Amino acid sequence: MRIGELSKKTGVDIETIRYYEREGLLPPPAREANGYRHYRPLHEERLRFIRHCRALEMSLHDTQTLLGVLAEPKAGCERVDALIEHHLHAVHERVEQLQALEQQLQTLRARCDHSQTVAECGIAENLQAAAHGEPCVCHNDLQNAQQ
Amino acid sequence: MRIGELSKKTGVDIETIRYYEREGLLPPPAREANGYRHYRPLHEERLRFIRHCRALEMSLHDTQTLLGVLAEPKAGCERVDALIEHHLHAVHERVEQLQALEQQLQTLRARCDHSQTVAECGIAENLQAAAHGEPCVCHNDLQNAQQ
DNA sequence: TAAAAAGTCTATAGTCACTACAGGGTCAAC
DNA sequence: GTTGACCCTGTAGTGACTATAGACTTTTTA
Repeated sequence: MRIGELSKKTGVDIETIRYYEREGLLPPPAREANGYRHYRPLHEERLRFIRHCRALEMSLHDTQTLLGVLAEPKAGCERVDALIEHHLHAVHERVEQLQALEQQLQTLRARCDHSQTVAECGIAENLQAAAHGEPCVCHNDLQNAQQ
Repeated sequence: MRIGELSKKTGVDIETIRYYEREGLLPPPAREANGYRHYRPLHEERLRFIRHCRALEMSLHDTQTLLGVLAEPKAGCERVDALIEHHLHAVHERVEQLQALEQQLQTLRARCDHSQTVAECGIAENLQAAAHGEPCVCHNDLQNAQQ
């Protein structure tokens, strides 16, 4: 299987496949006489594994760690658990952070009644007030934390 | 005010302040005879504005757009509204995406009962099954979309 | 007064996970 | 023999910083 076929089969861009090889996530495949990469089913499986981890938004570093742990089936699975747990925790925190941000932006948006100049716009007013260190509707404590 | 003082006052790293100048977000300040940057209150205000936008997770590009629009107080505020609206929409979509991901990771995590080897671990099993194109507890349709 | 420490300067490279070239070689079909 | 599809390496770009290296200036301390 050449790189183009692997790319089509898995939906992974050719450049990305070569990138994973450079980064040490995909083992270097054998080469044909002309220098073309020759992939085996093992490579396809490994590539799918990587993409599955990426779909779960794990980093390539974590993905490589997982690949290393899974290569030792007799070892305990604490590291796998810990990695997933840690990732889940990070995702959860990010969700909460973004929900708060969404709330802030909704509050800010509500300040404009859509028939105004910039000078009268409640959004613009709030953003500029924040720059002066005054309280704003979105977050009145962040900007003055150091003062 | 020198760069160190501005940095302390605003809590923005010195390197970041210089970076904003290079990127055209902060106007180049005057220089002292020795070449040191000399900042005025205008710079501080502008820097706080930038950081406020960043705290709302706007891009520097959007921030610069906002700075440009706010510099014309007589113009209509449609562009301000549209920018905030667009950003809010993106944040909302990302929240939904991450919530789905959190659910998937929780399902995956539940597969391991914490007293096993890697070979017996439900998490490892699922990740490897996904690499084989088999259904997994987290997302059974993503990996085979191209097949 | 000298030396040490703290501050500032420019320029460059690193981060992450790709993505996009440039400039070349290879191969099959027409 | 030439077109077009495929492949190769190497390098540079993305965003928003962050972290050096190496040099200069200012301030503090002995």
